[in-house]
Amino acid sequence: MKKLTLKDIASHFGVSISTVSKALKDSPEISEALKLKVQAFAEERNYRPNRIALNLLNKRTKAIGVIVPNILNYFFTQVFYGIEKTANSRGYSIISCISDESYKKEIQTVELLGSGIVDGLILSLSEETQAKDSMGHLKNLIKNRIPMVLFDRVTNKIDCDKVVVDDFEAGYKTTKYLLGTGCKKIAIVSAIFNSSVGKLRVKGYKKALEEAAQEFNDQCIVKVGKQDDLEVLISLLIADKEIDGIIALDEMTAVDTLNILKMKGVEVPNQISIVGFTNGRLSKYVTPALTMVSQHGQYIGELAANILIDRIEYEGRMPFTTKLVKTTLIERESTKKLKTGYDAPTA
Amino acid sequence: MKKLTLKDIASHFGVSISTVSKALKDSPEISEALKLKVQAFAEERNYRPNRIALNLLNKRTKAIGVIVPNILNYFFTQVFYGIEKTANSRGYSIISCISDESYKKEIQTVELLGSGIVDGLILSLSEETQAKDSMGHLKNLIKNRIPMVLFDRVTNKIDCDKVVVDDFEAGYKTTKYLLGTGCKKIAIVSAIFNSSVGKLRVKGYKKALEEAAQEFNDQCIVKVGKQDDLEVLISLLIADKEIDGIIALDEMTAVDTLNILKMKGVEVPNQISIVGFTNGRLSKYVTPALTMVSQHGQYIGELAANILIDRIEYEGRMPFTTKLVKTTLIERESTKKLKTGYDAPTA
DNA sequence: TTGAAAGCGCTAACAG
DNA sequence: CTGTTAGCGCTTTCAA
Repeated sequence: MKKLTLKDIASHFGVSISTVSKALKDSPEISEALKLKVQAFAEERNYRPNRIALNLLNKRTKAIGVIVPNILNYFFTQVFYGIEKTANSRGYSIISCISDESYKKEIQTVELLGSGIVDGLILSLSEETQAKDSMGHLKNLIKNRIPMVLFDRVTNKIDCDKVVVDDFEAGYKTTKYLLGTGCKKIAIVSAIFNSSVGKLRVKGYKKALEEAAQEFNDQCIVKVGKQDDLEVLISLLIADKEIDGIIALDEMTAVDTLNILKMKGVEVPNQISIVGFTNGRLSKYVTPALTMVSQHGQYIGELAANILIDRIEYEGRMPFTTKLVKTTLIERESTKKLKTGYDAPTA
Repeated sequence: MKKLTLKDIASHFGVSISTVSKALKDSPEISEALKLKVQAFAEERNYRPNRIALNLLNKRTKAIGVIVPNILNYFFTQVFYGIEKTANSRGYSIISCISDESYKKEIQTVELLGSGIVDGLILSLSEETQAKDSMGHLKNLIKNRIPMVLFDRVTNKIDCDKVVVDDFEAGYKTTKYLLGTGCKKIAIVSAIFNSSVGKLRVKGYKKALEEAAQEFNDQCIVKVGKQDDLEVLISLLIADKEIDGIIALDEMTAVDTLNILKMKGVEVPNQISIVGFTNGRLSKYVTPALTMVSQHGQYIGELAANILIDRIEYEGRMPFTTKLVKTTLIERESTKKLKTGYDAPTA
């Protein structure tokens, strides 16, 4: 039984296709008798209007495209979940693609989604795209008037709505917090040094040091490449016995760092404190449980989806907005207690 | 600048639509001069053929729909990743939906995806759907000849391709393994007792007990509902001092059980051993690291995608297959060493 | 109360 | 070499 069309139903009853269309819509133009027959038949044969045809007709698809660099990263999984949830509740479906942190794949994907199959697009730049800093593919999208929301990893080369984590403030706040617990020399371990996000956090860190009249030391920024052995890098880092605080810019790195320190007999948090970014599923369960910075991934997804759909549905030219989502520090056992005289971070 | 169509280009050059179409395809029918002009213009104005129109014309979308019950579950994230990867490499994009373990949402989603926007469908049943055991929505899909692959949580009410974990064997193997390490009384803690998957694992467990001439005891199957307090249930369970092995049917439950036991001063694995299902990101990092059953999520995703696309592209009626994917036991520190005389499980 | 025709954007067969 | 036509499945005037 091939997929049923209006044509099939029409010829089955010997009426015209527009009559069937109206009958199925319960139009008052059509006689009750015919309507009943047609509807019953459609029901029985499980007729569904072809959405592609409707999309072509209406010039909208009620779908939004989502491109994330890496779905195995829990932050992106959370954002994705948030997007799916709110899009769905507003009647939109999601076409999802993974750029795999690759510039080339991001371009392909953007081209694909830009060719009419979605009404709008939510994306976070791949690492490679940010490193290359070339945004031609997104410019094309803008040219073609396809609404777009950038989140987390954004660029100022593109003028569109954005939802970003306040990473500068997060870096600042986290550093101040560690200082407040008595840390004297704080290092950063980053596996995302190329991304806008990583850079902002380091900036915030520097500002906090400055305010504390501490000198910034380049040795304290550990850049972890894909090929690098974290253990070696950490060994090198803690050869400097003054290091007593580490900020890890993603959850995996935080957990790995913790384990390496434990293996080396370093006491956490007594000798070295650790704070990690992205409050995922791991950090709560390791021992000691890690103090983490939560970026509220699901909320970011919801926000991005709402902004996008608003823009899709409200044709008027509202100015582009950039929403700054504050992070929250979740204190657990990998950091010491705050000394008095420091303002606790607020949610 | 609105989205450019062939019509726009045609009227710009005062030629016909089909001429432009051919020119853009570099057809030998068209003069070099015109081709060059048209192509240059299209390039400059960033012309992209409307995919929706092509979809309507070709009656295929080169997209496949994926419905997972819960993307925050790492197993499904992995499967999803596998699907996306191989679909993409074969030129397909993914439309993804989350059923959120809800029967109603699953129906909606299936209806949506069944209305022509995808060439085929990959899905895993929601918990509620399995509990209700009503598959009308899938039957409709089959009626409409939409290719479908069911994975992990499947039903025998529907005749289609399937990819399932060999959960019976996994339950059997895991139980035998625990027995082999010297456990005498093994319990199961399940938060998925309604699902086909959970039931099969319990079946395998029973068979292993039988072979070891052990009596099955209903008290040893702990069913954890959404509202239940795991701590209470575990307390009740280990009130039976003979319990010395626990199989947890998902990763969260495994980790939680471990923590509860630790809190209660129970030594793992000396007093009680734990094996968990789904080798995700947590189990490796808790202390002691958990011995887990890996279901090879990414591989399952790849397999499902390949089967589906084969079926989409190869119209011939090949018989439906059910692929059984074996699990692998990953031994870590939450179980004791195997005694000799037991055949170690193989990958 | 029903039907014919146009059109969404595109391709392909067929004419000129 | 270029244009006309028909059609993918549907909705929506407008005409009968």
